[in-house]
Amino acid sequence: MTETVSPGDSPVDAPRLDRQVCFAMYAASRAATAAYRPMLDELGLTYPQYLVMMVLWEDQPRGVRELGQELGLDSGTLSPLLKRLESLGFVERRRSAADERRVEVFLTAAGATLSARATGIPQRLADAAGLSAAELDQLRETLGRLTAALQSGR
Amino acid sequence: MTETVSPGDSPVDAPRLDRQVCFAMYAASRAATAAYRPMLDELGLTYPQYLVMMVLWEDQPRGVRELGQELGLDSGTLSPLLKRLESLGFVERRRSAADERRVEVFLTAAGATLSARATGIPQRLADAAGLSAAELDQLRETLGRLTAALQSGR
DNA sequence: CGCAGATAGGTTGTGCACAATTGAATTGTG
DNA sequence: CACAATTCAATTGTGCACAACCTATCTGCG
Repeated sequence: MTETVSPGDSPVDAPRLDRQVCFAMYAASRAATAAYRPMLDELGLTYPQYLVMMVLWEDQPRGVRELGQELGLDSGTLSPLLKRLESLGFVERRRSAADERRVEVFLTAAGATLSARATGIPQRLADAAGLSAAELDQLRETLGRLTAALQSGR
Repeated sequence: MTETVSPGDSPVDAPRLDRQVCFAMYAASRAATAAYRPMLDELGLTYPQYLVMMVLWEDQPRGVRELGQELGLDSGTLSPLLKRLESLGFVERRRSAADERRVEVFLTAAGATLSARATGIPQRLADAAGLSAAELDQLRETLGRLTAALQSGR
């Protein structure tokens, strides 16, 4: 008895990779992260760490839960990530005195300074994207609706 | 000396999360994977495993390197993933006799059968996406150009 | 007050991603 | 033929994601 299937046969109705929006998003997202990498390396950050720093640059301190809501990440991802950011010297975590369950994440001076060095990154990436500003805008808007629709169905 | 920065200050030029296409892709990609999860759970596959199976459903056997080119993944990701697919009984890996460096990945009968059960998945996801077919088409096309542009600049 | 349920954050375990390295097999070139 | 360069897959190490579970703290209600 042959274990495997004879080569070359392609089931007619099998899902095809090249038609799938989801694979396009998966591939594009990884390509974008890869394009960020050399720039973020200079700052000593990974892409998810950069996202957390962006949230903090906008307003701080923030609780772990708040960060998670902004980014769609849970404590299982954020707790170790924040520890790494702390050991890098970019943030400090402190238990809230008012609510001992909360951990507030503060920027250090080094973490705040980093925002200046990050200023040009989005523009450099937009340039590498090869799309017009209008296309990027529309892409962002469409992806936002898509994300919302996918999340609502749960 | 205070370690942290006084709360509330927001550097003017810091990159802002809500304007970034890259975050929109990152979030949408994770949302799509999450939307797939309950359907793929029924098949016993993760999303990357499903991608590999789709490539094999189209044509098999395939070398590890070919799979990697289709999906943009390297052997560091694929080798353990393929071992898991093998221990699940969906594929079989064999050293090529003609070129002992190559490992060819074959579908087993169970792996081939799985494609029938996966038939409806893309449509179910498209329905959950809340976008028109035209919008999904355009999104896929735009993401394809974006991925190509980001990869070319390396 | 007392305590059930909710909430916040952390831990564990699995499975990607990806850089860097390794080792075996093959190819190209003299 | 010899052998350096290349190709292929696997391995190692780091860092996400995310489910499942855990503990401590807080809140509301009787």
